[in-house]
Amino acid sequence: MSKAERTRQFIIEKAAPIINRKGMAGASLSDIMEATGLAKGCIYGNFENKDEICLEAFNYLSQSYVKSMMAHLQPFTGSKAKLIAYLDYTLAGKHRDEMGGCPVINFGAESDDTHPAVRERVKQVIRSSREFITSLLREGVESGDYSPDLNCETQALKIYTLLEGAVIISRIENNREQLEQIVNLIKAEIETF
Amino acid sequence: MSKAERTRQFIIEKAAPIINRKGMAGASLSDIMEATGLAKGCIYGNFENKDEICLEAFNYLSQSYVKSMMAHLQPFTGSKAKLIAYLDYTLAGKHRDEMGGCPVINFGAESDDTHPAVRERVKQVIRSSREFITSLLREGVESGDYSPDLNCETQALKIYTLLEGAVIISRIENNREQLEQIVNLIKAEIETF
DNA sequence: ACAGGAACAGACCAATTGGTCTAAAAGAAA
DNA sequence: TTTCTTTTAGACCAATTGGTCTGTTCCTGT
Repeated sequence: MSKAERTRQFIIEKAAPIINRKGMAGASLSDIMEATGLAKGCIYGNFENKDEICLEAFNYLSQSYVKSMMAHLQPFTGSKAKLIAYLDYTLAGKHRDEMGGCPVINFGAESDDTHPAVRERVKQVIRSSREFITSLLREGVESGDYSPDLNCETQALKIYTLLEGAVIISRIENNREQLEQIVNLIKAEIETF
Repeated sequence: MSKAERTRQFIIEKAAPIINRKGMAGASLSDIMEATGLAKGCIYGNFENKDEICLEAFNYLSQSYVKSMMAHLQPFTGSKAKLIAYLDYTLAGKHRDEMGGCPVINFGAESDDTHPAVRERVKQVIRSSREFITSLLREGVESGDYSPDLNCETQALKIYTLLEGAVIISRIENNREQLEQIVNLIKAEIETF
């Protein structure tokens, strides 16, 4: 890893939570300079423009989320246990709290009319999240945990939708209760699969 | 309605869709001047500052949404028919499309860390939406449409969460299909109530 | 019709924005 | 250690930002 690569990564990691919190338009270069302690010339030596930093910030946030989620899921065996662990990790929201909220929601809501490249990446992240849940359900069907009639894609969409919806509501209400209730509902529903 | 009041309202109505699309930080005063055709002095003669315009824009968006929703629901009789009509109106998303997306999501995602007054209003709108669905369910229980055991608050939260979640996903994916699927799931679930 | 007040236009302002450029500093290769 | 390239600092830039202020225009009540 060259010096430049390390600096680039450093900037992304420092900038990401700020951009996630303040938004792409709301976070200024001064904010990023302050957070990194670097001068403007250095930042522009490593990025084309602010938009590129925003895009990379979203990539970093989503990738690091997946990484920490996978690390959390790793000890659990069996697709059903993994799915429950997935729900519990979402409920705990440690990564989210550290990073200033769910990046899919924050970047998704802002990018849809203004930043097509970011929007495209958000889309991909939603897709792969849904696919991951789908694959967990499918495994569960194979292993006999769930009925063979289970419509895995549809139920995965439902679970993901409930989680995203509950995450926004809980964040705006500044109250974990709603997310807790929804996670409990999902858990109960899984038992009927 | 005085001249000033009319102008104030005019500014709000023209600015709201822009702020909803570009975000509070992303929409500039020049944008608002262009959309209204008014000069800066006029705008600042009617508002304290940009933040006030943003707050009023959210109020306008949410109130006009409620109004058009109620107008749509009016012809239907019976709480169950009204609930289905509520879902269908959400699915159609006419108001949302005209205004540049769901204001609860757009303003909610942006305000949570930066605009406490807006956030508070978004919170209230979420509350009253949930309460409205709850009351429809409760009416349905009274009239015998649903089982007396139905947990109206919880199911209302679930329905609202699914709708908000599906609205974001469909908007980012730029595809009505996900929202359609979710609305169908909700409709099917109502039948089991 | 007119007087007085409300509403508006737009010049003006300081501060900040994203972005460039050059010279100095730091790293890497020899 | 010296050379040469890469990386960084920060002065600089034009454009734009949110916001103020004054003079003009437009209403409205008499």
